[in-house]
Amino acid sequence: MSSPNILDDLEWRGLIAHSTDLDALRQAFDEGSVRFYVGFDPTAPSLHMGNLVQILTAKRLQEAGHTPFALVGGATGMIGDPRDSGERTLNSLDTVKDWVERVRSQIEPFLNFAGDNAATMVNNYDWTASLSTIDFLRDVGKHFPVNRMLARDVVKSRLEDGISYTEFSYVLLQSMDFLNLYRDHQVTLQFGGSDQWGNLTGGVELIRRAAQGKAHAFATPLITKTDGTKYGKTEGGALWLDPEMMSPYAFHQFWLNVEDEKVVELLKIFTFLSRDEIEDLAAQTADKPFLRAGQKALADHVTGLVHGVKETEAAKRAAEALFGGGELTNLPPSTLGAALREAGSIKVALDALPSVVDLLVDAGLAKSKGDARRTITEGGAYLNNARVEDPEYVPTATDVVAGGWLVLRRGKKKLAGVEIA
RNA sequence: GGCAGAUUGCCCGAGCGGCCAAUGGGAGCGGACUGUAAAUCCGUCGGCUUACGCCUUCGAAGGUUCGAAUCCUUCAUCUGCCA
Repeated sequence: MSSPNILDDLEWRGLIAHSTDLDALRQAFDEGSVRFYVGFDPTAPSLHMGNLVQILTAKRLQEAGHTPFALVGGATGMIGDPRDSGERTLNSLDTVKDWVERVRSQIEPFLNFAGDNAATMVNNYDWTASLSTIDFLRDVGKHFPVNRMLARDVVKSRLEDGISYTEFSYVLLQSMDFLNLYRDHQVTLQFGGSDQWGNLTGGVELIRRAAQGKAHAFATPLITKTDGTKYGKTEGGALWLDPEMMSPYAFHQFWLNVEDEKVVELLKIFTFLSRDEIEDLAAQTADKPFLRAGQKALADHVTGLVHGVKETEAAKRAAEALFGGGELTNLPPSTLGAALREAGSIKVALDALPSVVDLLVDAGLAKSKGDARRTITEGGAYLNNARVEDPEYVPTATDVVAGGWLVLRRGKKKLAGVEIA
């Protein structure tokens, strides 16, 4: 039985921004289970949306019968990949080790570690830490012409402001990873984000030069908003996968609020919905955009993948309760309470209720009293869906709804509950 | 090592002794319009304070002055020219 080539699916989903010889890769996929790897550097305590693209792509490949090696960069995380914004601050070994474990546990649920094409977790610290400088320079360094390294875009852009030898050398480490996995585990494919393209081809080159081998690489596109800026860089940071760093509700809300122009592209990249299903959603989005069928499917599916069905249902119910239209106060108290707990809430005693200004600050809806006061003055603060006019207003028992709640809102989307303890 | 220039708020970028919390743009935030979309328009945009006002900020530390982001000294970092 000749199943359709996974490469066609990846291409249709727009997951291949750059690649080495695609025909050769297609042929390799047809011939059997390809061993591939994708790396994650521990540069933060949690992975984020960008990393999710790689994780899901790995999952797609595994489901198509290929064999994943997920690499956590215990070594490369100590060095730091050069980026345009400037030299990185080095993290301590303890920090990197801690982050390696967190990253590892975030990746594991997505892959299958049993069966014929079981996944393997590897850490490049294992083969890098004990490597001597002499061996490194002789065995790896010799294959890297500096003139070629200097020609890379990231390096070029950094030459003006300066780049340390440490970061300049990063590509050698990542290339060496590929070579090692090629030699020890017959890994012949690496993929990564498009910002990794230079590092990916570095590995392919190294395998060719040092082992006379043939390997493949492709890069997934950078996910940006319609205006070209990065997602998640705005409202308070990246889109973290760790529920402690970003609640499932907030995560779900993010996807629900995606622009119409982006929803199909994101459905392709971040969900396992079939081509037919996505085309159907695309048609609905074009036809009746106000129903936001695409956004809803996207939010539910991605949140489900990352946080599981239970959390997704809770986030979804909260969203429906809080934004479903109609009076909040008409909601059953238990529904409202649950929704507000999802959205974020604080507890205050009835006789200790402070002014609305303080409540906004305490609930995290305003970053300072001045900010809260400004928001109220601008008409952007609401208590139980009614605009607050007086910054000094102190809520009383008559404001308490749903058996013990105050509903605070800033702007259209930011909500928080105050539970009367 | 010598000479010249730079270093401003989240980012870019004016200011060059008082009218500077500091022009302008971007981002952010709020409002209007919508669909918890985009675009557009309007407002806002260091902290504390009901307010008068107070406090912190213009690379760092000192100094001159009634008064400094603006002048002087030293230090740090970067850029260019000369060794």
